[in-house]
Amino acid sequence: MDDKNISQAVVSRLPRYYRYLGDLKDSGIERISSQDLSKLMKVTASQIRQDFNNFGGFGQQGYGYNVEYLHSEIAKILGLNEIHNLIIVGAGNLGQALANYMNFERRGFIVKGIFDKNPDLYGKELRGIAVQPVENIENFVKENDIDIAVLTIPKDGAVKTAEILVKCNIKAIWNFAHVDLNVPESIVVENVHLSDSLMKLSYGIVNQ
Amino acid sequence: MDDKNISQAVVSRLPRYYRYLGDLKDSGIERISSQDLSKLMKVTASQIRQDFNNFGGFGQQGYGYNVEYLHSEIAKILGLNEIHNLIIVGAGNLGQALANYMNFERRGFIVKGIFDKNPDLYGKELRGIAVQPVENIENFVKENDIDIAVLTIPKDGAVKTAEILVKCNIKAIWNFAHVDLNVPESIVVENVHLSDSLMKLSYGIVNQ
DNA sequence: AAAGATTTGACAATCATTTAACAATGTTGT
DNA sequence: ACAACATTGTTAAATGATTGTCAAATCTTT
Repeated sequence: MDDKNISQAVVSRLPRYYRYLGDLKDSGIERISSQDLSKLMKVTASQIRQDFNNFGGFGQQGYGYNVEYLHSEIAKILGLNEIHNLIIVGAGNLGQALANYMNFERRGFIVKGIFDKNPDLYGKELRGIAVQPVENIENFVKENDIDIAVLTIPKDGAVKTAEILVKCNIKAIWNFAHVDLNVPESIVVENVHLSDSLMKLSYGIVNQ
Repeated sequence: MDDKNISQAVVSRLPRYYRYLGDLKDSGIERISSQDLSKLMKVTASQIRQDFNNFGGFGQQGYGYNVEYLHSEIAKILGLNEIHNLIIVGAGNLGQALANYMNFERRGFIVKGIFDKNPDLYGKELRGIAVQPVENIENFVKENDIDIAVLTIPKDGAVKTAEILVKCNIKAIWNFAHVDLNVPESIVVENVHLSDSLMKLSYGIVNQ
């Protein structure tokens, strides 16, 4: 894409803008100023304008931003206009929950394969997709144009699986294991450390 | 607790320190210097020392940090030495997955109740706990010393449930719904917006 | 068509976080 | 017990992020 050095702070805010703009669009609102959006989202208007300007000017002086246009531009920035094929590695509780988490497919994230090391699960169908042995991952990824691997397995397995995924040129890993994966920089890793999140919550309780 | 103005950036790093120190402890390592830890964790030694010093000095010049002591001190800071009772609101895929996510209980987060609005689920047991109607939440929270509510329901329900939880003086909400909850500042809210996380991943793919 | 109101984009100023540097302090080996 | 070494805690400098300000552009009203 176009951008040079967009900070992680800015990128982290984009999905939230996207969500609010989607809601505004759904309620039939055509335009919004940074000031009105700032009241709604409880951030400064300055930050909103600054953020959007990282990607070029989407607004118009005296008018504000066109909700639908801005929404679709952010979608493009986030790559939501493209289809991404993914596999889920780990058909346990969390893997199953994510497989059934339908919204992903509506947004272009297509579950193509599900893998587990437990033979009892082989053949079991989740959303019409049969669970396969983890040994199949390498070939499957190579042959099915898979961009993303979702890791919902314990940490030892996650580290080993990540090594295999690197070999088959996966583009990104969505990592739910409680471990930091050590992969080349060219591979995108997004961690969802649920226990870290719960600890932060706990910190908040203890420290008012 | 003791602290004045610990920044959110510092707090976010504590669980990761806790995880690494736990691993070191498990492998029988007694002491570690900020420099060695910095190599392991791929952050600067300076940041490590700075972070720990927010909570008082846990190290010793010429020696480094005692792994077990530091681990337990961070546990205290994070409130992991206390028991927290919680309820899960929403017994769908994600709620069930979290209920079965046993590690929480090992760390003092005890699932006391599970609620859903779907009558088909009433009485169904997850980890020995029967699903109850959401109408019971208010009384249950008041009578069972519940600190934390885990919201794994769609956004409309989450907003309404949050209002009820505020009324019964819940301390914290772990929010998995794709919506920002509007609650008094005194209530801790930790959001896990999975779709936001996936969008960030998508951004990473598209923008190398 | 002109005047006044609105609102962006850009830049400057402020605030926060991270990194570097080093004196002070304790450790280790002899 | 001493000297050489290691490593923290702390302060200062550098970097990064957020907020405030205002000229320029556009819209809206009369």
